[in-house]
Amino acid sequence: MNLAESLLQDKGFNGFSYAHIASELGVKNAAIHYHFPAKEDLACAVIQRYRDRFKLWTNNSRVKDLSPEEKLNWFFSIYSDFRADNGKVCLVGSLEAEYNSIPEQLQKQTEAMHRELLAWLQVTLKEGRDAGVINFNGEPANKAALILSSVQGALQMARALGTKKFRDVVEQHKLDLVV
Amino acid sequence: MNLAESLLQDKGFNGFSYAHIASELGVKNAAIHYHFPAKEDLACAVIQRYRDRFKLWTNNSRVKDLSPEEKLNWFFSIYSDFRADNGKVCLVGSLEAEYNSIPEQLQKQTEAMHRELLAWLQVTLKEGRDAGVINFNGEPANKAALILSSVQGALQMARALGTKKFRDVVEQHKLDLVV
DNA sequence: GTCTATAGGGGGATAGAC
DNA sequence: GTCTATCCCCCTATAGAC
Repeated sequence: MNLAESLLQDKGFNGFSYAHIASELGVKNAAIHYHFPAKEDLACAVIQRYRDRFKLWTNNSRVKDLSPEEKLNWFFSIYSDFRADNGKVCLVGSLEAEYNSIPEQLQKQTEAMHRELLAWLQVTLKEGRDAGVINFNGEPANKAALILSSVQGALQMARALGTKKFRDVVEQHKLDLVV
Repeated sequence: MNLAESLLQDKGFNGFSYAHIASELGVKNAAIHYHFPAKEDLACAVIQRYRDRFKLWTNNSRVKDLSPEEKLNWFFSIYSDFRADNGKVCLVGSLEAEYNSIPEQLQKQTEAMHRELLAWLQVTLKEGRDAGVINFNGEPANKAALILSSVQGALQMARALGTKKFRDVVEQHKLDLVV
């Protein structure tokens, strides 16, 4: 599942195969089919694990007790880490780019994951604005969608234009949120 | 090339085949190989055409003579049209999502296209701020990267979460740019 | 320029031995 | 649980007839 997650972020659902994972693990692909009968099952398990992990993190006191600004910095740092790790993109971006050619259950998992990320970001933005430490116009939900879509796109952009472009986007977001 | 462009936006480079185009045109795939020996040649030609088209549009008096705000609206409307057209995403987003598994020449075309889009947006933002009709902090280049990456991500997001989310992001951008 | 035919490879998935 | 072996499909690409 670690390898599958990594390959999803690197090559996308249609870009990796059981053979990639098998050779890396030193087993045969039939062994993987024993645990995950279909490729869809493997990908769905990866997404479900990611969703559980994000829920755990955000409910965890280590993140939950941070200030709104620190929470945002933590959020951005997740994506910076993706970028630093051989130019990976977020699972959401990878899966939605090929949304029209992935299995139905995987589409549903993708949607659920995306909604959960947005919901957390929206609440965090509202919390920060209510506390007077960050600033933006309009609905927290819309600003959350803007920021998440931008980070998602910026990870892809950085593949063609370099890591600096990704950092520039994050810095611009922080500038835009200044009180 | 029209079909190839459409399929690139719909399924990505690895998600479409000569057979898709051939059956749609009522010919055999060998006929396509006559015009575009390799799949890479076809995709590169599509990108080159798109670059030429964008250059033509932005140098054309119909766009060139618009006000900065109208130029931005025109820019956003391109992506709204993609969204309305069966949930297509932009070529940049599609190709960069699978950047690590596309041919080298196609990577280069993608990078060039992305730089040209960014350059135009950057100049337009600067023009608008200098004229006092739009407002943002920091460098025009960084704001341009933020907006383009966001629209790119928002088209993907809309596939899972619906068209309204895309419109919300565009409206939020306009709100963020208010003087 | 398009056709038929086919080479040659990869990928998803299963059967059955161990 | 993992192995070998294999099936079947789709894909890119080419050869040679028309």
